[in-house]
Amino acid sequence: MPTITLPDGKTLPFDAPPTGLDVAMKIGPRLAKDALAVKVDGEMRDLAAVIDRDAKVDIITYKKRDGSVNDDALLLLRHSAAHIMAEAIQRVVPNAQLVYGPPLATGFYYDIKFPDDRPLSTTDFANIEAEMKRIVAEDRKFTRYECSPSDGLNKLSAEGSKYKIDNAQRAIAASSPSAPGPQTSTLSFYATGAPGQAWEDLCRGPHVPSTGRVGAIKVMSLASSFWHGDENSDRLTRVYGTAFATQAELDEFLKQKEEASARDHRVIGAKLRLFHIDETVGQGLILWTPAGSIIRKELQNFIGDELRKQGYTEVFTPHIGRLELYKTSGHFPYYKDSQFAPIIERDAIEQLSAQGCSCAEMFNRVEGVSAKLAQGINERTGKETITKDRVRPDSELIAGFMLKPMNCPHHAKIFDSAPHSYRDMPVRLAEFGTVYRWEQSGELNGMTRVRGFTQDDAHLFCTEDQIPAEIQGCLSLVKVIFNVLGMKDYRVRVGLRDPSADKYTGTKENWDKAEAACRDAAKSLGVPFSEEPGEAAFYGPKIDFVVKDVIGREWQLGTVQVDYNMAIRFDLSYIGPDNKPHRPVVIHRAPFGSMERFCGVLIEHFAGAFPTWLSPEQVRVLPISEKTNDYALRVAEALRASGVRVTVDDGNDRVQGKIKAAIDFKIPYLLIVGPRDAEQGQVSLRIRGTDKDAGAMALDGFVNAIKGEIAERKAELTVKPG
RNA sequence: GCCACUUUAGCUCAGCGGUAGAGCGAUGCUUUCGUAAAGCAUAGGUCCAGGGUUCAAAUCCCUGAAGUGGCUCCA
Repeated sequence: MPTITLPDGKTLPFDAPPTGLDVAMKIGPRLAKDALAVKVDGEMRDLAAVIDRDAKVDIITYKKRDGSVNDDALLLLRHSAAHIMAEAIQRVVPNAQLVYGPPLATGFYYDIKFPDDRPLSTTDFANIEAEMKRIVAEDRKFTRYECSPSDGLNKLSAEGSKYKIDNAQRAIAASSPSAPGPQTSTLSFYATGAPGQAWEDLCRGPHVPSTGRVGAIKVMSLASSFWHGDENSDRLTRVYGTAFATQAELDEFLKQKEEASARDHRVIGAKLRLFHIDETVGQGLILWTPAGSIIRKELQNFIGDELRKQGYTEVFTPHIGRLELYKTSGHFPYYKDSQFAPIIERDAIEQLSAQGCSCAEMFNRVEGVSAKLAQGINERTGKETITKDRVRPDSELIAGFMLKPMNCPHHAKIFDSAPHSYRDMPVRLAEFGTVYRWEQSGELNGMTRVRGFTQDDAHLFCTEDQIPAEIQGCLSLVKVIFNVLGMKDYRVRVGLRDPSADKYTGTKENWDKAEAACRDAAKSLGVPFSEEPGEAAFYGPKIDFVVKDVIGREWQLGTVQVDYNMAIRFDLSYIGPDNKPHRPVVIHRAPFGSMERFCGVLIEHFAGAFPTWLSPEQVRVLPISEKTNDYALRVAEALRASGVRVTVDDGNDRVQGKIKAAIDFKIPYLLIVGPRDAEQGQVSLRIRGTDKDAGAMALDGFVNAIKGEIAERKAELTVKPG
């Protein structure tokens, strides 16, 4: 008879195989009442499941002993909530077909195929929620029953449920003798109530004991999804919801969500007038307003200072380049879907249209690659990188330009414009280079996903021996930047080759060396990092910095990539000590990623309350009344003379009103000046984040203190009286 | 690109077939004030664009644009 071992090592003997509930009962009635499920040898099972062997058993309750919510229990509860929602939806829309409904960290969803003439709309939410409440109030038991694969499939076929049949077939295939993992010879269904009489769903489980255990449940939003994530497959409606054991937790979750959205860079950006996106200018194109431009310029100065320390040289290149350039680099036409359309010379278009050239033909002649170029590339790489139908005689090709999707081709040409000796390697070319990419319209998001953006880009042309040191240099730069800005919630991802794919260029030896260099460099950072095979660029391994924002989304910012391919494509060389030409290796790196995305993430990081050195308005002087306006202007003049960004609020509001306005604008320092201050040549200080007068200090003292804080780019507000 | 929703004053939003509204902001006047909103007044609108239904459309219908949440994508 089974012996049950509890987490504390205690054992319980049973005369007959017990259910999870029996085990809980034996420990105590209170636990039995709270129990939601059991973990049998680490595997989640229903509370009603029979344990027919010796096992380690852990009773799962909603709250752990320390009072915190058990994540396993929350997922379980949400999975059950998904069933409740699905039943409610099928009651509201009878012909809705269920597909797949898993729990998530923030809730759950159910993918559902609605009849074409009856899509779900947000106006249905109230009805669905009313149904869900009813199901919860009825406190019906989740009842599991199993049947053989053939019976199960017959049953699903009878119901005409195409998607569930697919799920069942996948479950059967996954448990076939040849498949890995535990074998199951049956299909399981869960009824909310008595099988055959109540609503039911094909489901592996487990579930909470009854619907009443799901205390608070809410339909959140609608989205579309594709069956199996394949965009050519059926289009489904994904209904999102969330659930908690209590209404109070749900309310707290909704409140947090609201607070996070108040921190959204689009909201703060509009309120503080940091940037503007104008429909007439175009989607995904950022207009930097004066205030936002100050932040960007300060960041650029900051990184510029660091680059000078590291021996970079700055370059400037134009926003477009000839198609020929991008055919050489390989950007065009292979990535044309993520680029703006080529800019064709007017003469060429007119000439072609006069000849009656069709659009298709025109595209062909724009995208084609000259026979000469194709031959050259094949010769060097030994690989066929250009398909035959692209290769056309020069006379048929149409010349044109393209908005640059990357800065590297221009930088390669700068490197190539002068001879290089091994003595002047590495050559480090840096540029705040603006690039343009055609992002799908549904992907655009404020400043974080745009169609035109400025990378803090640089390309390091180095010898192979120099790679490790150069990668180290890049990483220390990223680290300096993140430290100064106090960004601590980030992770490092080392993207390596997928060992089974052969899409990569370069030799195995070079890849091994480059990957080792990336790995060693990442180790030296002292930050947790993950190695992700298959995440490398096709030309080399990379190190990415992924920062988490307040809403929990992750953004890839900085990146360092090792590239063996570009020097070959552009036939770059330097003269080595042996007086022979050698191939340089190129390191691409952008520690901010893009100024747009970085500023967007920074706005959320600081919730608009920037450190003084970044604040568009660093100080505002608030005269108590008109009587001290003149003194206020003199104070501002003294600050301005020291390079401090300062304004005077000389309106006829009371000082309370002026303070309110300044706090809303998140200005670091407020100087309140009245007759008392004017007489003694002092200012009364109010510091952002504190809710009272910080006291008075001499004007000179304030000027010197804030000058120091700005020059050192301090993350905190450090100026105080005394 | 796909699905759902949204678009009304500078901002946040109400109005949902019958004369275009509020709060904040802006401007002006009064007040001359010591640490999170003084009082009064004034200005401000192609109700996203185009078409349709109707005696009458911000409101109902169609098409398009832009935004939001997801899906797919991101060299």
